[in-house]
Amino acid sequence: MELISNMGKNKNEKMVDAITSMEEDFAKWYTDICKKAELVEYTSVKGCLVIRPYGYAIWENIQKDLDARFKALGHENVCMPMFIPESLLQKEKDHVEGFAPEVAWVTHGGNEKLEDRLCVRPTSETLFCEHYANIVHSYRDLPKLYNQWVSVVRWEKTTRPFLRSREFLWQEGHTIHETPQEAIEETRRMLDCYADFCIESLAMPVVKGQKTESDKFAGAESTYAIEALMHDGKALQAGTSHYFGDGFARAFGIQFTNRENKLQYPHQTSWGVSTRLIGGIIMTHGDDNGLALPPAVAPIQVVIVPIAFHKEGVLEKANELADKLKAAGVRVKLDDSDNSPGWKFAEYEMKGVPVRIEIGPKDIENGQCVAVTRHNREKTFITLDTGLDGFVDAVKQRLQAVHDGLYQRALENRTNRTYSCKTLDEITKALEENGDGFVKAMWCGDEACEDKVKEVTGVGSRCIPDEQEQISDVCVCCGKPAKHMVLWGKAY
RNA sequence: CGAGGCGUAACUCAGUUUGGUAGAGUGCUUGGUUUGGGACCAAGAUGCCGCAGGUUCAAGUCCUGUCGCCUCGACCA
Repeated sequence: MELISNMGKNKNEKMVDAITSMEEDFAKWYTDICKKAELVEYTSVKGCLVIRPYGYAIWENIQKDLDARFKALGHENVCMPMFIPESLLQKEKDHVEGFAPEVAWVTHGGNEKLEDRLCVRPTSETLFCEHYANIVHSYRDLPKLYNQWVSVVRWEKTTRPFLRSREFLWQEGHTIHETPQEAIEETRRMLDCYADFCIESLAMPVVKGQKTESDKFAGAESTYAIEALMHDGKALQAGTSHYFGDGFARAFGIQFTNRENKLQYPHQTSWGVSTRLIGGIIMTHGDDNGLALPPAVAPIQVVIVPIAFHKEGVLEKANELADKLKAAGVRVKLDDSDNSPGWKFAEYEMKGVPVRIEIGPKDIENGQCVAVTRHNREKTFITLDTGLDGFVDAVKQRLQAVHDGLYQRALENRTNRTYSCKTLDEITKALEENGDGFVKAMWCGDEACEDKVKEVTGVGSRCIPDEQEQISDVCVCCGKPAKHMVLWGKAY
């Protein structure tokens, strides 16, 4: 690849002015991107946003990709109702305690007050359990590997686009198994599925691990999560997978006749990711020019900008290139609006389009076009003299380069912002000197120490990573023998 | 939910101190000239001054309430 030039960051003031810079105000930078890249629009209900076509297209691509992965693992899609009667929600004690503070209630049907008020689902364990109690009778009915793509409602006090909204889109998988081993395997399998998806499709590095007791899902025996580090050094839980043991089955009276002709409680799991992933993409890959989308989920993978297109068959050539890419399965847009080229460059950078192709009279004369990759704004030529199949290959190569570049940059950020610490003072110092990030430190397993670490240093436990390191032999807090290395961080 | 800040055109904001005809830039529409990093000229359109009460001859401006947004805490996918 021949390198032409690398645009300087401050070459054009207007462009820099378009959004608040990350350094100046990260939170504002984030909401600027959500609005200016036309991902969302606010409505009159707090925490309930319009996901606009460009934002929704990202979600559709996430959905399509994940859904295929789920189905390859044998899952089936279903759809549960959106209402849960209060009596049903209350069957599992921990579960209701965990969710009660943030559920929305339907109290009236028309003008009549409801005897048993209805909760708008904050998650659907109870509905799946009620259903499983009806349809599971024999070990021959197991396992059931169900998933649903729906929205849920949680009445959050503080809301932010994608990261925390009162209604959000997600998928929730709910499976039910004959044995604990099978259910535990399922829990881990889905965590791996999420991690693979984040890395392969979102170019987002994640840490797999287990949540501590205090951070478990309400009603779960154990909770696993993938944790990602955002550009500002804060942690984002990108997905979770729970093992329920037979706790829900006992609470909801789900029993089956096992192979020994005895009644037995089945073992369950649930797992989910949400539109929060879009927030993760923004804060992992975005920069001061706007959004930067991983090619796998970008609604537009390649934008073609014709230059001086009223001249000499420029538009014809641009159309030819677009058709060729389209035929090769690339999501491509040709922008022949009469905005200036500079305007288009800035616009599609704001929208995070991975690759831009420029084609003008000069290029046609030289039998080439210009390609620019979003993550580094590198300009290179692609020759058109050797046929358009070569052009398609060269574009695909650049899409791959964007994916790899985004992943490497995110990984570097995480590496630079991960600190190994042996004492509370070391944690405080590391955060002060280098900014927020992940802290690796040993823990004795005592909840009091977990609380104290957060109180003293500000970072909470994110997870107990699968990949353990022996930072020291003793707990970072109390000095007693350590049980685990914990990943700590400030959470979104 | 606690503390602080802000709501005026599609966007960014001035005007609020000291009540007296609703403003600017950008964007938008139309026509023309342009086009390799947010083009230029001309002519237009756009306002329940967040919402609801109150004080006043008169409220964007003063008072009360309420809703929304942002920041920092507590809680959370």
